Amino acid sequence: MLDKASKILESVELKKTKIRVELINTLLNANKLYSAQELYLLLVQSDTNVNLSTIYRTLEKLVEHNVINQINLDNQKQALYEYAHDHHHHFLVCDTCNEVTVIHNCPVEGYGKQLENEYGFDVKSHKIEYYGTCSNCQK
Amino acid sequence: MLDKASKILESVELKKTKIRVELINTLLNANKLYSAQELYLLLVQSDTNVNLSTIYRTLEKLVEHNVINQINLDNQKQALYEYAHDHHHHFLVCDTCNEVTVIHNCPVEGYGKQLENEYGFDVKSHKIEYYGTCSNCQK
DNA sequence: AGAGCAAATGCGAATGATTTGCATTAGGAG
DNA sequence: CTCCTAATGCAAATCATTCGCATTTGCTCT
Repeated sequence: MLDKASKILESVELKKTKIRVELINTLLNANKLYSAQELYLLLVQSDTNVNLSTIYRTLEKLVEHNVINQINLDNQKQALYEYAHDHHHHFLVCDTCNEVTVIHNCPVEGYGKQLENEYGFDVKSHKIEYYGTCSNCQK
Repeated sequence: MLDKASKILESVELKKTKIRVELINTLLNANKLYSAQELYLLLVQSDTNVNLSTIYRTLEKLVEHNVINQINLDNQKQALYEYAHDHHHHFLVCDTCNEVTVIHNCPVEGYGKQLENEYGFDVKSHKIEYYGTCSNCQK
């Protein structure tokens, strides 16, 4: 029986390699957003020999196939990645510690339709980031 | 009597220089988001001798003092800048032509309070980006 | 199981955006 | 007008990301 990462790779017709499986598993089980660098270090530390450019190429492919999302926060210049869970969610970004928390409510359900009428803009997705101070940093 | 750019510089205690005035005026009157490169070219074309690194340094200072906002879209890697108008607004980003349209409604007024209660997160600002296809590119 | 081929990877160099160090210049307070 | 500090120019450095090319490895078809 195939594990989830293998199934995902199969479904998007990408070859199953150790690196891809590990990357997907890492993001699948993550509770935070990872940069390419961080993912690189994680794989290296778990004894998966890998090159940074391969990480980038793999992430690119996975984004292309909608397996993962790439996120650019206004805060930092490197891109962050997360598994493209099917539930909709948004982010709380702490200006102090830069930590990103994922929240699972969407306050703008249905608002896309309105934009479509008003601007003729065909909304495919949206992203909300709340900036401020997380509970830890308020102390 | 001082023009608006001069007043702004005065209020944030930055010296008034030709470059800063021009940058602020450009962003004040803009109806789009500009990258540092674009701003550089605009200034050079209007006969203001300036260096790219000065543009970056100036933008950084202005962001710091909340005169302008820096925006990173998931689409492109260079940062974009806009004047920090006091009215709240959000973006429609076209996946095809990359054009960014500013919209002036906010569908999540008051939602910050809810996040504060739920997550103890002190929301200072938020940003919404709608990604999709603009009316032009749908043709 | 083995051969063949395209896709995936490693490595190093290139690119593009942004930052920094340092010498020079120029606002603006007194 | 002088002086001091902040602002600027210039070149080099840095950081994230991409690319070219040679090598390796999945996977499909015997």
